[in-house]
Amino acid sequence: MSRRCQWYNHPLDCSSSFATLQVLTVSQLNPRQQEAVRYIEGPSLVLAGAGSGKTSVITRKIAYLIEHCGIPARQIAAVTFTNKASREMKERVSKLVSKPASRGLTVATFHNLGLTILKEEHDHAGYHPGFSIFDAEDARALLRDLLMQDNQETGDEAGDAQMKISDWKNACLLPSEALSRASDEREQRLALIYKRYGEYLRAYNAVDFDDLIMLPVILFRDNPEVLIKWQGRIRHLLVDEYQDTNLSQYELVRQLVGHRHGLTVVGDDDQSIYAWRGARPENLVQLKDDFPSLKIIKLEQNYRSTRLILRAANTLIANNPHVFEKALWSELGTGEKIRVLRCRSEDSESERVATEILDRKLRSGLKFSDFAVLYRGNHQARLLEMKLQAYNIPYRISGGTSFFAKNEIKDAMAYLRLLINTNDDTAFLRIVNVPRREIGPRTLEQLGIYARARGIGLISALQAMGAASHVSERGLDKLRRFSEWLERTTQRLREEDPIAVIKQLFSDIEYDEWLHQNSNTPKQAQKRMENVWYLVDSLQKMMSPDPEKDREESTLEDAVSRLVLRDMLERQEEEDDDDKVQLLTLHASKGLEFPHVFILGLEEELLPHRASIEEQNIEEERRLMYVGITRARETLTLSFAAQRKQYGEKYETIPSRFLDELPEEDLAWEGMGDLDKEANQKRGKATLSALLGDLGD
DNA sequence: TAATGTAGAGTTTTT
DNA sequence: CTCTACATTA
Repeated sequence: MSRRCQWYNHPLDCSSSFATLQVLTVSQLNPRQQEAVRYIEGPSLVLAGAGSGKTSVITRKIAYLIEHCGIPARQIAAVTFTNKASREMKERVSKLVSKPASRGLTVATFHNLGLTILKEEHDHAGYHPGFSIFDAEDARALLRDLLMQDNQETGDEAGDAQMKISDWKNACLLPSEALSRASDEREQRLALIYKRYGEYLRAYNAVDFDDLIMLPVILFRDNPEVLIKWQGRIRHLLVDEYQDTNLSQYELVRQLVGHRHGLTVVGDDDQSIYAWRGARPENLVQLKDDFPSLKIIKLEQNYRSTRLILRAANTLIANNPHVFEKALWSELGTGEKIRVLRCRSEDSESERVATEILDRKLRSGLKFSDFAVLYRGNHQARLLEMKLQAYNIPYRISGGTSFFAKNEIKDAMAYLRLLINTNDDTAFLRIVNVPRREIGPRTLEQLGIYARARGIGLISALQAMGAASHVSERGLDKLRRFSEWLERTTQRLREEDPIAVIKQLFSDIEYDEWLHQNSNTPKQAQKRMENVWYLVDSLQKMMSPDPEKDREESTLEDAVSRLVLRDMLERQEEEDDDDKVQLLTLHASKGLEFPHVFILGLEEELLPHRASIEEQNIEEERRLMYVGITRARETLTLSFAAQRKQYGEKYETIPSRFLDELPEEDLAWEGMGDLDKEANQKRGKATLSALLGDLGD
């Protein structure tokens, strides 16, 4: 077994070696890591550079707490941001700690933890059991309706409103507080929308994603005795990727920890690339003030990359201001120089990368899956895709339309939500006419007016509505029929096997036929129906107990809400080890590693991106570049195009300033030799004129 | 209801 | 340029 193996993130590389390590939990770590694992006297912050084994520290600390400190697993909670990270963590813990000993351990995402709290304490928050969770699209649809209601104009602002409301919720501001802090007329208007949005959600017995964090925080604030109960339940809290927490998440952490010491957070300020969606890397610094006894431990030994790659990363990131100084070092070899490919056009850039991958694979006996191509924006993948296809190179693109974005899945989920929560009007509106029930917009409009006047849900409204209303006889009849069928199905759900009832539901509505009518090809229709059955299968799996995976029996309610949070158990993991070149955005690459990495488009306005230059937010772009560089284990290749087509027109580009920030002696430039100086001059001029422009204005 | 036309935009993404 | 969303038309 190679010594390096244990640090690799890929469970595939090392799964077999873990089983025997139980007793060795701490001893195989380096001194810094050991210190991080063993320190339990107070709150600690582990500043873990890229590739320094941070997941190992968390998982081994969990094992240490359980086996060495005798803390029951049920009193330990580890929190991550993504389901993927939490799945991986669970897997790795299970290899360190025996099943009975790890029983009751909580490893969850922030949102899942919030959901657990909210489910148990729903009455303190004014919610009923079985509440729905609105995803971003549901929330936007509701906001669009609200905006159109009083504005009688378009709901164009829905996206803006959603972002603003999300900001407010992330800061734990209630509508009234948002209103009193509103600085201009527009914010006031949005704050009023926020208020009504909240009222509607409550009427629907629904929460949105942000509520899953904010509502527990408010609930704990208002009910100290409930907080004490949860503090008693979680005695040690571990937080992964701490630099990605937003204000409300930090608040939740602070509440749960209270005045006690059981807190371990792991993070890297240099890998904070999500500030644009509310993450506050300042939370790392704040921690020192909030917990004066905070112990700070730095992990600087990198087990992933060659020295030259790390030197490039360190040199680049040194251009950012730092509160915590940190320099990665490595015992792995020096490695090859970092190559910089100068290309004539974006077309030749893709061409070059494709041929290069093919050439290197054949020459060095590598696999396609040893290569990854990273870029700033998704559109950059398109050209590359064509080239890869032309050379018959298999590839995998991250971030295609997700399973849950598919229409058939949204429909199916809406049916499920409606079964659990009749007040979920958004779900009702989505499927009331899917498949066709000849219930038109006019009928629904009238029903909506009736319901709104009385402040009740649409289904309640239609049950209460008499013939005297403005709804046509015909429309009312159709609606009634639908609601009665729904009522019957809900009833049966309580008496029979839920999965059987759900299967029956889809055959009742003849969903298969509907899909065939509304798909382009029979093949596609079949595929879509299979997706629905896959969903039902997942539900079934999630509901049935599995002692292997420490999973207890759960209700349909529970399973559906976890599904909305995309917390599907195992999904398409087998496909991952296919031998394919990986194409991903720099953002999506965080947390991953590859032997050979290409980063495309090192040009001003692209990387750093134009919007970031305008907002003067170069530092986050630099961190993005840093994340990209530190993904590489053995070789790193950067490229840029001298000319790029943008919106149909050709533009001369300027090489990225980040190229200047790398150690010159470690770079090997290739291609278009004489354009070298020209490009540099161009960049010099541009920077100069930008400077002059600033002064001039 | 489906099909065609046209205006407008055009980072990063998870839950 | 290319894709999306919405509106107008048959």
